[in-house]
Amino acid sequence: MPTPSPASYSKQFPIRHVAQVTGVLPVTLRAWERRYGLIKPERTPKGHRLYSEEDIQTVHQIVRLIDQGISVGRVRQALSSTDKQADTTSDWPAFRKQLMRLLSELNAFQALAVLRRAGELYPLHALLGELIRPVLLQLQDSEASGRWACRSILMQAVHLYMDQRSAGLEVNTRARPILMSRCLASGDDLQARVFESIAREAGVDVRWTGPAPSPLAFVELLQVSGAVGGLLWEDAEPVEHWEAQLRQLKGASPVPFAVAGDFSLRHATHLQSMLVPMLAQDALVAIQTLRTWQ
Amino acid sequence: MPTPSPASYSKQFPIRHVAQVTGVLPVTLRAWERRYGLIKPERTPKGHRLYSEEDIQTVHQIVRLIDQGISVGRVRQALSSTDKQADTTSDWPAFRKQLMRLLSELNAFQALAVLRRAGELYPLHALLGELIRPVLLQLQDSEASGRWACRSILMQAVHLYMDQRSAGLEVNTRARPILMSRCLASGDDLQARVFESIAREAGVDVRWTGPAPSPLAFVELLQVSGAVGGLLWEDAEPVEHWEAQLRQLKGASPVPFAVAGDFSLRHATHLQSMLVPMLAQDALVAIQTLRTWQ
DNA sequence: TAGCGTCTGTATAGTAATTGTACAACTATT
DNA sequence: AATAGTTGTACAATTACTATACAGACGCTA
Repeated sequence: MPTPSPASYSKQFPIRHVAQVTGVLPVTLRAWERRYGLIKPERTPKGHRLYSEEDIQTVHQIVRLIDQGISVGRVRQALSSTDKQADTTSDWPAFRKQLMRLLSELNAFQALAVLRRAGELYPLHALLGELIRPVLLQLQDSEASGRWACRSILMQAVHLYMDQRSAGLEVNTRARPILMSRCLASGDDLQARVFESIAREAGVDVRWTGPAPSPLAFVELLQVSGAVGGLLWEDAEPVEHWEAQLRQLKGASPVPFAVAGDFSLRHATHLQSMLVPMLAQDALVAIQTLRTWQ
Repeated sequence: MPTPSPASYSKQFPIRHVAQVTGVLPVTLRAWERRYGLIKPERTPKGHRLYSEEDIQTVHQIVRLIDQGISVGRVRQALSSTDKQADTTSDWPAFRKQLMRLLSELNAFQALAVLRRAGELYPLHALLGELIRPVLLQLQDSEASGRWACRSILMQAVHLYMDQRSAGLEVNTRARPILMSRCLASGDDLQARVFESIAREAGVDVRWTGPAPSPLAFVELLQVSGAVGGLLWEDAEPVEHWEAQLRQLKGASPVPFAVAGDFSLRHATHLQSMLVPMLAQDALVAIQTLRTWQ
């Protein structure tokens, strides 16, 4: 049964807001309510709908189930089965705290459970922005002796979660995927892999190739594999000569390519002056660009 | 026998989704049902088919049998005896060849399927010795331009497979696990992670912490986390001063520890003369040693 | 080797269910 | 007054259903 946090009583939202947040049009929200009775928001005295935060989470769940291939009419049953597990906390600060604790205990499996719980309620890009990235930052600031291990455990858990999510996905093995890699030696693949998952769930066939030994090696791979595009995701600080390498890549790439990740955000102006294409910070917007390549 | 998650019983999918996932056209699915009665999905009140996740698994099996040359009409018997009967492609050379091909196509998901098929027939340590390690070696020798990507895809697939295997496992969150790490900067975690899985399946609570910044950091973590033992798994070539580092570790470790991996095999005599404990090459024997720590 | 039946995937046709959205008419909110 | 929300009906695009038909592949016989 729902155990609303105090905040969820105080905050109620009109249908417009729910539509904005979830991407489901108001018409459709009303239709779902009328036809399937999935969400029954409160009403103002005059009959206007007032959605609670829980209602919004439910809508997110519904969207996710539909993405998994379940038809709206059948969502009800699927929804009731996930309800049982929703007995624990459900807001981001609580998730973050819980996750941090489990990481410090080096408990990858329980950490995975937290990710899964959060992932049932919110979309993947929210998970990245509200849970994974903040906890990563918190770990960077932390002075605890084992924070390298915590970070590693988090990465394990995230990979586990991504893999399990994409396992239930409709796999249309397109012949010509978009390849994604990174060239800087330091840094990790975590955010890149999450982006890969988001893209796959959005129907864009992005494949992570692992770290490339050099930009040139990546270009070679683009040619050999017949990909429709290349994406360099860099989070680390750049090394020397990175401009020259990128210029080389820009000249040699047989297909459209772009740069993304924290690195590209930090050096946005510089990259732009080099006329190197960059992806937007927002995952969903970035995916729109990738879609044009396919 | 791994059972599906509780939620899966209530998830029901329309025929379109099944077609997408399995690659079998809806027409054909209906024909199979009508002619051979292989799968009998539920129906909505209005007659639309509702496939369970088990049904989808069955379709996958059928596709596999057809790929192996069994005609649809004969699939029925083959399905019932699928557990006892060995696969037609059940020899290691065939697995290796198939895996290499899929890796060169950067197809992590199909590569995962090969691992799963091999894993149904043979124990995990055989997979490591007969499939994963040989293919890794083959990739090292290969001169193909994209072999770094193949290697990375293989690692993805192996991790995916390990994760799925351990997902079906009983999670006994022992309070005092054995921590496993590596300190050499180069090298990868693949074999270490496979060993971790083998150990977990054997009931020993080994946890991979990710690469440690230094042996000392690992010792610190051993103390803080209250582990019962430490294991350094190194596959890469050693760097300078590694003897000094190991000696330091040996002096500072509050709990039993040992070294394992290709590195330890190459430098066995040297390590023995330093009185640094080493794990046997054979995974099952090594696990016997770990068991005494707990 | 030609001929014949069978197996099996797909094509077609006509009907029905599902589901997102559009519109009209009215009411609330700002 | 302008914007946004409500209900109910309606429409169009998918998607799915049944049933029949057909073509290529395969094996068997003469």
